[in-house]
Amino acid sequence: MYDINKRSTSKNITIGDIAKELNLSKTTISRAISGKGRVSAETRRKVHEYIKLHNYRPNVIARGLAQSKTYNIGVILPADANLVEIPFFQSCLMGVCESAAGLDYDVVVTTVTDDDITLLKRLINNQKVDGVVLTRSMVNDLSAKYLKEVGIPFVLIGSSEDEEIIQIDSDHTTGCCELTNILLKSGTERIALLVGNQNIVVNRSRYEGFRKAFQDLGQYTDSDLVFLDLNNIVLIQQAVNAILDKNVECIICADDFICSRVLAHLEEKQIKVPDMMKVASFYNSSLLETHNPPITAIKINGKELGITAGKKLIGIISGEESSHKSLVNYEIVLKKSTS
Amino acid sequence: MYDINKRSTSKNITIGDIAKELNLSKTTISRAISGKGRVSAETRRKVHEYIKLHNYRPNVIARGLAQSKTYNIGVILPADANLVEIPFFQSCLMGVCESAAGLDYDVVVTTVTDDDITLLKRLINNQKVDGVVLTRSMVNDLSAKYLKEVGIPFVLIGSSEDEEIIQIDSDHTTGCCELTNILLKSGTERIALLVGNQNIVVNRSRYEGFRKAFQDLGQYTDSDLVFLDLNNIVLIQQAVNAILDKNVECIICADDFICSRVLAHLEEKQIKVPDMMKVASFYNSSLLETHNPPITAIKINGKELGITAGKKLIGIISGEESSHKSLVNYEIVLKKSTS
DNA sequence: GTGAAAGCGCTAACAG
DNA sequence: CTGTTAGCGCTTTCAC
Repeated sequence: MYDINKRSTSKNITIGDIAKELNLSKTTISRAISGKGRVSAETRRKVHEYIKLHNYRPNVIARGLAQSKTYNIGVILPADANLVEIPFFQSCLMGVCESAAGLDYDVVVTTVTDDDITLLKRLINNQKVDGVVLTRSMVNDLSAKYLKEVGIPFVLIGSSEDEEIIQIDSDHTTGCCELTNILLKSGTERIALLVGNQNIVVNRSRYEGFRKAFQDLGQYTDSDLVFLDLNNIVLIQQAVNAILDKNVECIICADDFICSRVLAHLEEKQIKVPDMMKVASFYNSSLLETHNPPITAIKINGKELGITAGKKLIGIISGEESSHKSLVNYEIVLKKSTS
Repeated sequence: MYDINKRSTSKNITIGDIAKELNLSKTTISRAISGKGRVSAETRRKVHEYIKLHNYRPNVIARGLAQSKTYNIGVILPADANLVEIPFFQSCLMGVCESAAGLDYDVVVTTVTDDDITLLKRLINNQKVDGVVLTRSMVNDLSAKYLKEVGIPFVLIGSSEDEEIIQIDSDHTTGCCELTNILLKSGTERIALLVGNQNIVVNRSRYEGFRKAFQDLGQYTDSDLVFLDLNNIVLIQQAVNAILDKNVECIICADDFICSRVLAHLEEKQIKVPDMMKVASFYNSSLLETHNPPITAIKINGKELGITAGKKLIGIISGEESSHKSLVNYEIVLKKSTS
């Protein structure tokens, strides 16, 4: 006998409905579902059967309100024009989504710039997330500072000197050191380095790795061959031009964006890679895969970083302890551009 | 006189707290905040003053529960490997984020593949969003079908034959037609077309535009010069090889991914662009901006599409009527690769 | 104009 | 093992 009067218009079924149908209390249903507390095997079976049959899905919002949780985590992407082009952040995002979905969390995204974190504040103020993944580390990071202040759990994909911050990163310094080292040992001596914004921590790390490679061999870096803060195309081109006068054998670019511009400029100047100039990059994205010849680069696994970050953050939210730093492997891929 | 005992640990202030402080009822506070219902100007002033002073932020979750709304919208990204590389989806996402934030909504992202929409179902079942933006249209689209079934508001960035679906798109057919037309009229007669997966609606539209350009001039497309379903690099290379035997003057690629592979392959074969072969693409992303010579392409504004989609969707959620199709302008950018 | 009370759907003491 | 009773913070009738 059906109760025709009730919600033929499929209003969502609730825990209360189940309780009524099964002649139990809401509490018992809740317990049977969550697994917390003792419920007889028989009751549990009945409840689960009913749930499956009627395709019941608990209302996450209501659960959230009762527990002061949202079961959402935020992913903060840099909104800077340049960076939208770099697929790295998209990979991170995909990674976080993947681990979050597995743990029954959802991912809310928003953007910040290096000097405007309004949207992050909005997200936090609206209490839409239980924690946050930062995908870029600035030397003086407003986002991290803010999140520490308000005391929201967060993890950083990247590195920071602040040991209180949970960090997930690949070891860019060592990576760059290794790559530079390989080049030096293979007889390439005059190597130039082109790096972007020095307010971005990872750019500093790369520079550091570069220097370290020389140090390890008891040499010094020629400061004439290091170009920092290359924030736009013009600066990159100027750097390349400067390099061409200096008998340089190889250009190392600190990211794919710089590298692609360098390659375009070299081609314009009819400088053949690798015959007249070797080129390597500190990333490895589709931007360069296309290229002919293929470009030697350090392969950073954005997705894996995202997965790890997501897992860690949700762990922390759930009250687990966490080491302050996790490393994700990188890979040095030697290609024709440096051979 | 402070109530020391209470929440020195800054538990979030609620509407009830304000009511108590101001000797009013929760109802009145609620009304003063939402603007719904009558409240004396004086009361409203006092409430707003208090809010500003104590930096009160309403709990969106609680409001949501009371209104059966989440103030979240979902953005569904394709998880296919190939496509992660295409910045288009990232731009869309950024666009949606921008318009959503402006309307006090947040954006939850998740992914689907063409034959697996589990994660979309999860998102809907968990009642985490009030509506959804689809960023890609398949010929037989599981996501759209599912969303129609469950009756959740959604919009599609892309096109569909189903007129019940709200669509936001650029007119790819006309765009491709125009581009092809320009080439034909400039004396380039033997043009080849390389297109990807024909289950993706936009690829069909492009193909159609290509054909239409010939028709408009009373010509036919040479079916020997049309290559469909180029889903991997090997197929693309085979297509290019086939083309090289056929006295072709220009290759049009239906997207930047295909185009970048074509360029790489041509370079390998020492075929100079544009001297020995002209090349054009139906997109314009960073993948090609780098290239030398610069590549003629149709510029699709992913961000604008995202912004429009977000606005539309939130409009619909708020009960507004909506036209079933909105167009966002594209732009044909002629560069050296076809000159 | 303002307020009391019920309720959104679920969880969490506290009893038995 | 199960039920009762309060909430979570806000909106929404329905009165006054």
